[in-house]
This record gives sequence, C-alpha cells and structure tokens, in this order.
Amino acid sequence: MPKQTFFNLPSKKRERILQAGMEEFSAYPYLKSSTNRIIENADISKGSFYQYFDNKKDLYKYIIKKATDEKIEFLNEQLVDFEKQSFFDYLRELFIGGIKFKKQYPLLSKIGDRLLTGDNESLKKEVYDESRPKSNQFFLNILKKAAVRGELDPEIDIEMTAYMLTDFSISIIDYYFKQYEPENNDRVVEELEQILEYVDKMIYIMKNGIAKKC
Amino acid sequence: MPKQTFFNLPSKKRERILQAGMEEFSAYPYLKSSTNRIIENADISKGSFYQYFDNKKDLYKYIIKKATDEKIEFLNEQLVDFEKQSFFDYLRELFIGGIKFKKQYPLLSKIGDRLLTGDNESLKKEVYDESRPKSNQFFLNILKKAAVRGELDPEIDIEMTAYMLTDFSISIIDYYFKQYEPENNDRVVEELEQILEYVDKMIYIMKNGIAKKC
Amino acid sequence: MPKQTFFNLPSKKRERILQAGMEEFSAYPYLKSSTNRIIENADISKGSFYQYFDNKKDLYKYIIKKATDEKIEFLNEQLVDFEKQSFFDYLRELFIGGIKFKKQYPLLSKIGDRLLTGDNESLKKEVYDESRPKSNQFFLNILKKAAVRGELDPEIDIEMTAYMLTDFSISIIDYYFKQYEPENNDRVVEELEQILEYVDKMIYIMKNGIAKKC
Amino acid sequence: MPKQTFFNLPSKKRERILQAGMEEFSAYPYLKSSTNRIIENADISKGSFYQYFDNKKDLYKYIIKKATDEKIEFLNEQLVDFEKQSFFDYLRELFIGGIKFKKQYPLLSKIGDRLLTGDNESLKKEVYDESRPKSNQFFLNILKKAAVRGELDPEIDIEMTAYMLTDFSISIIDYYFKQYEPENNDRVVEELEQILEYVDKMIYIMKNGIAKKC
DNA sequence: AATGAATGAGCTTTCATTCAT
DNA sequence: AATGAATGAAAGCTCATTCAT
Repeated sequence: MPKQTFFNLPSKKRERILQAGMEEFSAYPYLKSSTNRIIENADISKGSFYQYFDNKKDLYKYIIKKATDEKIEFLNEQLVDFEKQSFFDYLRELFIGGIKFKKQYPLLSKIGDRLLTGDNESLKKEVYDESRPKSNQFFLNILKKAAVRGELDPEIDIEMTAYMLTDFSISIIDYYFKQYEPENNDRVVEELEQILEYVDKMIYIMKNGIAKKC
Repeated sequence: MPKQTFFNLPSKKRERILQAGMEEFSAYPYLKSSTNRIIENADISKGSFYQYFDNKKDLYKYIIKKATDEKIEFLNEQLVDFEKQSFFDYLRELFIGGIKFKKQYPLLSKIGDRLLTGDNESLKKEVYDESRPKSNQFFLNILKKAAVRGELDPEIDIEMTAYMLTDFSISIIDYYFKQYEPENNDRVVEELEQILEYVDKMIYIMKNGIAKKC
Repeated sequence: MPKQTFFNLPSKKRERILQAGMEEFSAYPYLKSSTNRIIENADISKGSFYQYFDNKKDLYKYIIKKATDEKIEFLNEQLVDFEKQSFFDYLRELFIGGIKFKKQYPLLSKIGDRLLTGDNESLKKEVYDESRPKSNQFFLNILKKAAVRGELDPEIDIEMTAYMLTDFSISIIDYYFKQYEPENNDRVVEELEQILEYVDKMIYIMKNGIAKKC
Repeated sequence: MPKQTFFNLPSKKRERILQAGMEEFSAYPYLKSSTNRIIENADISKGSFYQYFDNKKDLYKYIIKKATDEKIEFLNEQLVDFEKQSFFDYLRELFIGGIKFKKQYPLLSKIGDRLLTGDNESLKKEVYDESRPKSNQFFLNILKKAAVRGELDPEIDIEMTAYMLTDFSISIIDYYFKQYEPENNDRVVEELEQILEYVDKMIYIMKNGIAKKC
C-alpha cells in the first residue's frame, strides 16, 4: 500500500502519478517497467517516489487493485440484480459488461490482462492469488444460487465449473477483440448488435454444451 | 532459428546447451533469464553462444518449438486414431494425455506454461501466435470432422468452440494440478482412476453444457 | 552540541529522542545509522530534528558524551577513593567496574565500543580525540599519584603506561565477555567470583610483567 | 576471491586496479568507499569490475588478505629465528618490524588499521575473525614455547597474555606514530635510535610489569 | 516551534551483446 | 570455430538535509 504521504498529496499530483504508472504498466511487462520513466512522466523526483511508495511493486499492486475495483464498480452499475433474472441472463450481461469495460478503459484492461497472463510468477501469486479467488468465489456464489434455483444440471461439478468460468470470462473477451476488432473499428452502429450476437453464441455453448441433442 | 554452426555441433554438446537453456527458462521468466547462467551451465564460452544463436530469444524460441513438438509427439503416441472413436472419446484421451505429459515432463511443461501465461507480450505474440494457431487449428480440424460425423450440435459456432477448447485444454490441466496434486502425491495406485474421474466431469460439461436438461 | 531548542523541550520528549538515538547508534555503525529511523522511533518530524540538532553527527556526539559521563558517574559511585587504597587495588576496582558497567548498560557500552572501534576515522578523531585524552588523562593522573607514593617501578615511562592502560581497559573487558560470556550466562552465583578471578590474573600481569622472576 | 578473469589480466592492469582499490580503502571507511571511484581511478569500465570481482567486498577482502600476507612476509624477512634468541628479544624485533612496516607501507597499514578498528561489524567478523585468531595464535605459539624454555612467570595465564599481546601489538604501534611522528618527520638519522628506545621501554613493561620491585 | 514534502546525487549491480584475437 | 574481456546504459533504491508553510 502507498504510504500516507501519497494520500496527502494534492489530488492533481496524485492523479498524475497514477496516470504515469498506468501508462507504464500497460506499456511494459512488470519486469521491464521502469520507475525512472514513471517519475519522469509524472514529473516528480526520485526521492519523492520513494516517499510515496515502498517500491515499484507497491505502486503496481495499488494500481492493480484500483483497476479491479473500478471494474467491479463498472459491472455493478451495468448489472441487473442477480435475483431478478435467470442465471444465464445474468451471465450474458456479465460478459457484455466485460467487453464494454475493456472498450471503455483499455489502459486498465491491459494492465489487468498483463497480470492475469503475467510472467512474473511470484508477483502474480502475490497479487493474483488475491484476485483470482475473488473472481472464482464470485462465480461459485452465483453458480450455487443458480443450483438452488434449479437452473443447473445437477450432474455438474460446481467448483470445476466456477474455475472454468473464471478462465472463460477472460479468454472469451480476448477472443471477441481478436475476432471482431482487429483494427480500430469505427462502425459504432452495428457494434452492440455484434456484441450481443457474439455473447449469445457463447452462452448457448455454456448452456447446452456442444454435443448434438438427440 | 539457431545458426548452422549449432547443428554442426557434436550432439552431446548440443544437448548440453539445450538442457542448460531448458533449465534456465523453466526456472526464470524470460525477462529474468540470463544468458550468462546458460553458458555457464552449458560450459561454453560467451562468444560461442552468439556463434550458435542470434541472441537469447533465438534459443528461447527454438526450445519452445522443441517443447511443442515433443508434446505433439507424445500425444500422438498416446492417442488412438481420431477416425476410430467418437469425438468426445478422443477429447477425453487428449486431456488425459495432457495431464500425463505434464506429469512426465515437468520442465518442458513449465516452459510452455510460462509462455502461455507469459508477460512479455511482444515475445508472446511472436512465439505464441505461431503456436496458438497450431493448437487452434488442431481443434478446428477435429471439430469440423466431428461436425461432419454429426456429433456436434449444429447451432454452435465452430471457430469459437475451437478457441474455447484451446484455452480450456490449458486451464483444465492447471486446475487438475491445483486441485488434486497440491503436494507431492505418492498414491500412485488411485492416480489413474482420479484422472479419469476428473476428465469425465469435464467432458460432461463440454458435451452437455451446464443448464438443466428438461 | 544540540541547539537551545532541544534543551527547551519537555524532558519526556527529550528523553524519547535520546532513547531513539541510542538505540539507533547501538544497533548500527554510524555510517549506516539513519536519521529517518531515529525521528520515526522518537516520533518527531524531520524538520524538528534539524531544529534540535545541526545534523546527525551533532546528536551522535552528544550521545557519546552522555555515555561517557554516565560511565564516569557509574565508576565514581563504585570506586573507593583513590587515596584510601593502593594503586593496584584501585585499578582492580576500575576493571571490575568496567565489566559491571557493560553488564548493566549494554546499550551505552555498545555505542562506546562502536566508537572506539569505529571505522569513520575523521569522526573518530573528532569525538574520540576528545574522549581518549580524557581516559588517558585519567590514567596519567592516577599513575602519577601512584609514582609519588612509590608504588611504581621508577624505570617505566608513565606516559606510555597511561596509553597502554587506556587500550587495556577496553580490550580486557572485551576479552572477558568473549571468554566468559559467550552465551547468555544464567549462573549468577559464580559470576562475581569469576570476575574477580579474571581481573586478578590481569592485575598480576600488569604488576609483575610476564617474565620469570629470578 | 576475485574471479579467474582478474588473474588472467595483464599484470599492469591488475596492479592498476589493486592500486586504485588500495587508495580508496585507505582513504575511506569501507561503507563510504565507492566502486565508482575505484573504476574511475583504475580506468576500467563498470562492467569489467564485475567481471573481475563478485562485488565490492570481494575486492576489499582480497586487498586485506594481500596486506596481511605482505606484512607477514615483511616480518619474516626481518625476524631472526625464534629459536635463536630469547622470547623478549624476539618480541622486540617483532615490534620494531611492525613500526618499520607501517613506515614503509603506509597505505597497506591504513587499510589494516581500518579493518582492525573497523566499524562495519559484520564485515569485520567476516574478515577479521579470520585474521585476529591468526595473530592471536601466533602469540600463543611463541608464548607456549617461551614457557617451555622457562622464560615466563608460571603464574600468568598464557591465553590471556596472548590476547593482550595481540591488542598491544597494534595499539603500541599507534602510540609510536602519535607520539614520535605527529608530523612528517625528516630527521632520518635519529630515527632508528628513537624506535629502539621506544620499543625497549615497552618491552621492559611487558617483562617486569609496572609495580615497584622490592 | 513544528511540519513533512521535495530533493537529486549517489549508491551497487546486472545485462545482452560486440569484437579483437 | 572458439574465446572471453570489454562495454556502458540502465536498473531500483537510499539518504541527509532544505525550506515553504
């Protein structure tokens, strides 16, 4: 966690530093990210940086945390209450929300992706093991509720499904951007339609599997 | 690709170098891996290294390629011909083979994992985009064949399913090792049983989805 | 010397600062000691520190001085008047007192030891040359008195002897702690006996030298 | 220990580096010594330094070792065989040798002094605990031989005496330089005479103690 | 009197790569 | 083909002290 000194800073400066950090961590993998560049872009002195943060990792973890919180907040705003709709409708909204978030906050998303697919294993453990379980737990929760409501096949292993969904929720969004937005896509009109169509295909698979129904 | 000089080397020396490389790349993330350590462990001179390889990445990519090939070969040995069984039985064997491979070649697997979860995006693109499509293509192929055989729900998007399966085939193996082998597991007897049970749960989900059947 | 502001401080705060300083200087060599840690432990602000002291050295020298004074006071309390006993008995008590002081005030002793064996030569000169002469002068004084009383061999060079005794009085105490108290010694009973025996051996050598008597 | 690369260097360059190191370590306490200055004065690149040595300490320890060896060699050249003279004559020569060495190799001496009176405790332990026992053992050896020859008072504790002599041999040389050579002394003529006179006073005390003979 | 943010030169060490031999 | 010394930019981080408030 940043030191108190950081939070005492005028918010403008604080934002400048966070911005510089976010740019750095989204542009470079953690191991190649440079405090030097960060302080340069934030226009603060080396000494100051270490007055605010214990070290590079301190800032990094803080930004990761902010990104996560931001995403959760974003999703919460988008999502209709779980109780008020079917499990698969909720899942649908969740994926749509994920895609929208990545569209709206590409920087934050990039940092998050770097982490989730991050190469620094020990660091990943440190940060990610705090966040993967969170995501996992989230899916576990709604799966359990859905099971109670009788929406799920009683045969399936719920824990395993939660794990699958966690991975899924990342890779499926990746796939969307690879498939449908390889270049900067300016056709805003068809966009939502496209997302919906895509997500629905996905949900269909989750729901029914891929085997032929007899 | 390594230079011709590398392939002219006596095979013993060549193996020594590859072994040193594999140990390094499985022990450290690419960005932290050190050519110094590699040449030290391989007992060659610095100059020689650059006479065999363009640079660190050259060796890295070569080792990744070898690991991939090794895995494919391993799977081919294990797998019954696709034509001789149902798609889902084949998939089942594939996952079992994946788990067995990771058990048998932990070093190679570790390198592969590092790559797939690798933080160096540009490198990842360079290497992985050569290998992901391979894996993707593989699933696409068998999915198409399965579709022709009428084993798949005609509603599903086959491309998307191939993508999902690719991701799946990695994360699902991870989950196995997290869930069932947190510590060194000495109970060899029940092992195969365990793998089978696990894989079957997984296949069930892929096949039928998670929604309640009516 | 600390500034007047320091002496104007409520004694509680003053003590807190001195305590923090003593802990720091006994825990770290001067060059590694940190004003940051000191102000943190003393719970004062950075600015305040420099309102009380010119710089780190200022506090350091002041603490050294206090330690020295404390030791002198301690010894004075322990020592029977020089006039009332023989020189060698006095010396004996002095050494015993030295051992006891180190036992009782390990913190202060440690600072003193760091100084005497201190690596920062210019600092040492600055501080120690104020205190070594003091110690030296002390021995010179009693040696002179002893000479007058006819207790000393008239052949010896009294200045040199004073110098020797100064060094001696430190190293001999070190040796005691190395030899007799390598670990935490709980045998309190035999302790005094042990000290006495040890000191007596030492005094014997000072008195008679090491050559065989004819 | 320096790496092989260092010993492969042309002796001229090797000497340049050692010289730069010696100058640095004699001019600054270890903690304040700077590899930057060393490489600058040695006119080598930063990278090269770390090709030759593991780190700063590596060079430091090597120089200390060289200084010690040099001193031992110097003394061996000066000293008449212990068997061929009395213990006290031998001691006399030893002290004279010590003074001469310091005169001839002031740089090496300074480094040695810094160490023996060195402030970096852990470093001191590492280096000094290899060398103090050496010196201690040396005195212990000759004391034991002298005891066998009947030159010593059987009352004295030989171990303690060895410890005392070790300290002594340092502080007594210090005293000489403080007392007799406060400034650069050019009067070479009287010099030897002076040393002899000084050492003899010292030996007298060691031999006979300071108490009045009855 | 008290504060604490700001400073920036300095530190040691790492590294992949080059190139003369 | 083989060598291994040389490179130097860049890294993360520490620190005592200053000074505006």
